[in-house]
Amino acid sequence: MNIGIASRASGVSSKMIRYYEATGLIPKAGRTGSGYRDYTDKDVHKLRFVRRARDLGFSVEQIGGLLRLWEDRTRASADVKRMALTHVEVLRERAQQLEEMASALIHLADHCAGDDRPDCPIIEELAAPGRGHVHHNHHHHGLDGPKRARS
Amino acid sequence: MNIGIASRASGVSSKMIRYYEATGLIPKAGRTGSGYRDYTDKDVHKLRFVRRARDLGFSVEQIGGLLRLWEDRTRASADVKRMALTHVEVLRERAQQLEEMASALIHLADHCAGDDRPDCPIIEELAAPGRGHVHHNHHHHGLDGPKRARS
DNA sequence: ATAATGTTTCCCATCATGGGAAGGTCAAGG
DNA sequence: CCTTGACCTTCCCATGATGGGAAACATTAT
Repeated sequence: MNIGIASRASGVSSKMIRYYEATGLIPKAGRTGSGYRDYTDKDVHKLRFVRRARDLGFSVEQIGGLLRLWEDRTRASADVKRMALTHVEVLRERAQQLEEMASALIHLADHCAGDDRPDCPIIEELAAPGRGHVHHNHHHHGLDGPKRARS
Repeated sequence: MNIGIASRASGVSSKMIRYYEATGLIPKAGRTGSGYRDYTDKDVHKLRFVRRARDLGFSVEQIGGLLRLWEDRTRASADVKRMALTHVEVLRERAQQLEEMASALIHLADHCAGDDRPDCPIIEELAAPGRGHVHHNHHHHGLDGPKRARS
């Protein structure tokens, strides 16, 4: 089966299939006499596995771990569960950071008239926090270091 | 004021200050006779503005817009508010996507014994969705195209 | 004078993904 | 048999925000 068919069957773009192969996530595909990559149903199955894990927010590196677990028939289900739950925590943390940003912005926007006058507490707060018109009881949650959250 | 001082005063790394200058987000800094960048308190003020907007999850490109709004004394506060609220929606969408991934994973993990036996519904579901031991009432929310959500 | 610290520019790496070029292959239809 | 079009190959480049590090120069402190 050519890469295009495997791509459509798995939902992984041809580009990404080649990338996964190049980075060692999946083994090198077989080749036809003329050099085309040749995929089996089993390969497609694995690609779909990768695809779904990506949809669940796992990094390619993590998926490498998941594939190893998948193929290791002797691993304990606890190993998989631990990995899943650790990832859940990371996802929830990132979601919460985004929510906090959204709340902070909503809070600012609540105090902005949103009319055609120029006075805007949102901008004022960005320019000089704590000196503007916005009452804020919320505290800043540790985004202060040079290393900052990826939005 | 040298770049290091401006960096510590604004919370923006020297690297990023140069990057913001190179990409045109902030104007080119003045230079001393020997070629060192030279910053004023006003420059630091602007850098802090950028820093806080980044903390609120705005992209550098969006911050360009915010800076223009900041410096335009005639703009309507509605313009700022609209931008803020649009961004809030994007943030909330991303947060929700992460939450959905987390829920899906939790759902799988709930059905995994997490002991030393190898049977694991999490892996099984990744390998062959809908054919495993997991009852799922949840539906898939349109992450099916080749273009996928950034985790 | 020398050592230490700061700054400059330049190149490279990240992570997952896509775009596009230049060239080879294959199948269908003339 | 030959053309056409769809497909495949590899290679390079770009994204966005950030950091690492080298080589060279400047400033400051000992």
